[in-house]
Amino acid sequence: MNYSVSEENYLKTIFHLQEGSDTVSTNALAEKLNTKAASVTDMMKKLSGKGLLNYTPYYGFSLSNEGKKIAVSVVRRHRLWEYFLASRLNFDWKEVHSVAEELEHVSSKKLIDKLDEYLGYPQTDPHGDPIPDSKGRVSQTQAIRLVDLSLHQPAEILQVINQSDEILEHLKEKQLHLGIVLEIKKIHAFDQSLEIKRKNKMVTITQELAKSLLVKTV
Amino acid sequence: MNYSVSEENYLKTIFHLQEGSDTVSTNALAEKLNTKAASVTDMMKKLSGKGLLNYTPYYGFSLSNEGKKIAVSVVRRHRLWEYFLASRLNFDWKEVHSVAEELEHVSSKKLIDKLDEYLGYPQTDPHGDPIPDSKGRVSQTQAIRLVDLSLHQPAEILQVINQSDEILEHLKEKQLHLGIVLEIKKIHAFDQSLEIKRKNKMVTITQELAKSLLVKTV
DNA sequence: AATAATATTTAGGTTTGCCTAAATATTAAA
DNA sequence: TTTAATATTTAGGCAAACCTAAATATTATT
Repeated sequence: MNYSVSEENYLKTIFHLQEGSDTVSTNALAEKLNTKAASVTDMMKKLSGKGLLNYTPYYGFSLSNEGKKIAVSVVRRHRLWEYFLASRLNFDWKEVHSVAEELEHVSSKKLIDKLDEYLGYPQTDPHGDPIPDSKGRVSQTQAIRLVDLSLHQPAEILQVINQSDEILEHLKEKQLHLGIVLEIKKIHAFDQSLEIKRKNKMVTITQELAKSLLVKTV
Repeated sequence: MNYSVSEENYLKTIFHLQEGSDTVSTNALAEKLNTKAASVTDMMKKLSGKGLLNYTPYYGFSLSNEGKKIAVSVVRRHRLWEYFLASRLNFDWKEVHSVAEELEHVSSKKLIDKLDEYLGYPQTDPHGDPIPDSKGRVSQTQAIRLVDLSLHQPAEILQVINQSDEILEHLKEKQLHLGIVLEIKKIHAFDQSLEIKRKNKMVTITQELAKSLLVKTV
């Protein structure tokens, strides 16, 4: 019923890697967790022994229903703490993640549910990622990638994916935060970079960045 | 610069046991930590190797200055989280401790200082224990034990020592919480039990309980 | 002061989670 | 399809933090 910090981190990471690509490879997981492939294999045996994983040697793995439940609860804790840090303690966008990485392993369910209530049941964390509710339900955003947005269609930034310190710093510099409304004015044929208009100011962003921003038309 | 959960718990517990009795014994520590004497010896070697303890085999140990600094910072985190849980999340008196035991090991200094600010720099936790400030200074209460209070002298409950689920539950039943003003009306010669008046209601408490309550005359 | 009782430490073992190096599977290239 | 490259697993070890049982110190008792 209670899992170690390591186990929780493995489950959470598999959960994130699983989105899209259905099955997760040993090396991909090792890289995300800053560990070695052999260590991953060890843990995979342990977790599948506990029934948290579907695992066949040499063919990636995926979470079982039980495993997914645990992963979602870790994600819930992480995002609620991020929300708390940003909204109550005035933490900067890019600082919340690392502190929440620690807080997420405090396992009291009561703590998290009361925190949720205290915060007013927020829907998304400071990066726009949805916060699972206490039953483990995750609301799916109907957002599209900025790169897929039509020309001249105004849209609001909802979420940042592939978050890293670098991308968050970059967005801060370009003054692109959640809630900002923008539209694509031009896509340069040469390198696919995009000319974006926001509040009558033009900004240029790379194709890569446009793939990491999720927007909703307004 | 960074210490494990175990190390922090050892340092914190030595700090608590040290108050009063200057030096701490292996067995006393083992009992408090729910572990075995041999495990304590192992850890003592490790901590004194790191310069956090004064330790001579077979003669107890005490914290070095550096060790005390770490212990105090753990105590600070613990009590701030307790305050947060009680004041913001409406946790019950006796529930805060165990959750704070986990939260106290989240090590970000920035987190704790911002939490302190957010809470308005509280002076004491929900049990009346003083919260060390960010420089590690601990304000000493000028409280006395209820058992040492003079007859008919009104006093306010400031602090509960030797906290345990049992004592907190007991206090709740007797409706004795922090801030309550009371006075001793009689001490029974037979068993030293005390007749206490609070808000014109009489309560009987044992000598033992009266040793665990700190009060300040009003 | 000698012996018994108690406290502490040492010796040797376990589990968790990690590692490197070697072996084996799978996939890609010639 | 045979070989080369890559991915994964196995084997054997290590450190942290715990354990039991045995050895050694200290303290208390007669």
